[in-house]
Amino acid sequence: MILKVFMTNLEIAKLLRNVAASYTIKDEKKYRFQIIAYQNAADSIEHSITELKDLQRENRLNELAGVGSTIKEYLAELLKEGKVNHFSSILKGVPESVFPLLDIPSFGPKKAYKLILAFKLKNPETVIKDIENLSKKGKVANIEGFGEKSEKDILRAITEYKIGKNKTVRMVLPYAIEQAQKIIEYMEKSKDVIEVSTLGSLRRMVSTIGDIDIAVSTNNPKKVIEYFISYPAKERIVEKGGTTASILVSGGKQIDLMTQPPESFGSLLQHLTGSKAHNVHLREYALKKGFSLSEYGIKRKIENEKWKMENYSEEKSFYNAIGLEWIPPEIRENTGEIELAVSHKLPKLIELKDIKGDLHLHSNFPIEPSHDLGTDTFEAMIEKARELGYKYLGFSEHNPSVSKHTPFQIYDIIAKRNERIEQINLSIKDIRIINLLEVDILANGNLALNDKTLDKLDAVIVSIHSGFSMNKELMTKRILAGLSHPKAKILAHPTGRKINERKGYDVDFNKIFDFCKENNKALEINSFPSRLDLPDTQVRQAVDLGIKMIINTDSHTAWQMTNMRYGISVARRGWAKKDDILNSLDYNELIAWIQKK
DNA sequence: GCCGTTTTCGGCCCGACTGTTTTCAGTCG
Repeated sequence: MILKVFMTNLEIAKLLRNVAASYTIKDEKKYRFQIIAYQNAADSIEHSITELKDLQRENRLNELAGVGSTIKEYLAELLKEGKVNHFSSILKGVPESVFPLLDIPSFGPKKAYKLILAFKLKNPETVIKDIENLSKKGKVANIEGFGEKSEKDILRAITEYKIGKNKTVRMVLPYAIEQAQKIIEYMEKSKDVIEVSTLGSLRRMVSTIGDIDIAVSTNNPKKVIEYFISYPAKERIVEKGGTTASILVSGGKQIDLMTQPPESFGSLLQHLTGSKAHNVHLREYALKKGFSLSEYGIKRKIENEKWKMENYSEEKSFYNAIGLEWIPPEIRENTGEIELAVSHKLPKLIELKDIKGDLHLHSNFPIEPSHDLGTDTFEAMIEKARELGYKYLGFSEHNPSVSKHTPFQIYDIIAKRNERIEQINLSIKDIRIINLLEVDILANGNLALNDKTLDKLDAVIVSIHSGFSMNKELMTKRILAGLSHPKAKILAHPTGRKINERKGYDVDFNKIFDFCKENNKALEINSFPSRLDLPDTQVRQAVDLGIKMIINTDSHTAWQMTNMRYGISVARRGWAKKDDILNSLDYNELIAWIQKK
């Protein structure tokens, strides 16, 4: 039997990029649109949260946005046969040694091919090393189209690539926000800076960030750029022009700065916030209406093939000028928002101020838990809740360790905790405490506590904390079994992913969604920076299916309760409205939901 | 190769910056 090794999404995306690169090398003009199509397909597959082989098996390849029928057929062939004849014929004639170079920033197909050809480099295994050596010997500078400077740039690019400086470990959102805040505060100290904003994926609040993009409103871009490139944490200047500049800061992260005068600041924000797909779609739509969009403003087609430019200081008036309502940055991903903005039917997304409580909190109550205990008292967390303007809280420490206690001991601990919570509810009026617990779903699908103990609680949050590698069918059964307990109302961090650490467990979410919908169960949007789970794309599915969600912080200390805003951004990216989110309800409404069978 | 609010055919976003050039090619977002 032949063991079939399936390609991962990243490998497939790389293959498609190689196809695009081959087209570029062979005849960029002739294949211009094929190149775009293959690059779009590669992007789409890279961003897919499901492995292609799973999509294929489940007959869901059509869910890949931006991949058309032709490439989809090739992908099906690839997954079935392990190769695609059409791809092979495109790749034929382009030396394999070109492709490794494309992973190095500043190397594109043309440059790589030129060097390969000039030095007759055939070996893809050694090509990077070969070019490095040739650059060191000064041979590259002699090639037509290259010079001493570009030779130096090549050497540096290879060096940085080799030490993994630009290895794309993306920043988790809160880390990126922290970095951005520092540079924003620095920029605001310049008297030439009128206004500063984030741009790009950071402004869209994507859960992981590559580069930090910053917009500055100024009448003196030259001075602002000089000021920017003297940022104390700067390691080196990547580029510097009349209106934009880029620097690398410690940790190898790149910060890009774009400037416009205040009268065009809205245009700048608009031009550089959307995802590539959003931008392309919007600009194409506008073009058909006779508008050309850029960071300078809107060019309007007037008579005799002439254009008239209008600036926009506000982003809202920019959108309005082409007949759209303003689109919140979080949903500028080209997933239907442009069409709805045209018809002025965008949903009103949930906001931080809509949140009235947080139901996933770990205090330091000595519950002798199976997992980590919180570090702050009930009182400290209540005080924090007051600060945040909340009306209720749910304490939900992990259940007492099952292996270290008898069921009777566990009952006893819970009884003591109940007393404390009852006392608190008697002593304070402004905030109501809901008596919850985060209970493990054991490998067999049972909850970690018996019914007698569970009866002492208002409800429980259930979650997986062991046996992550279970197969899909078993894991799905396990979760549904746990959720089916009448006291189980919320599934915490439903996919179990940890950003940059581990993928989620293998679960059939269609079944989870159906079950929640039919049985009045809620899915958590966990705001913890490394979780952000449910992920935004699945929030969108849940919203479309009418499943209720709750945004919790999973705080283990009081200050972490401010992480709520990250959960909000995930919910907004998933198009969640106030009535999709349970902790926007008043206390009585929420209790009614909890008690509803 | 993709795609549909004037289209199933005929279009396809917009600009910055660098280095090697004297007007542009290549890369990037």
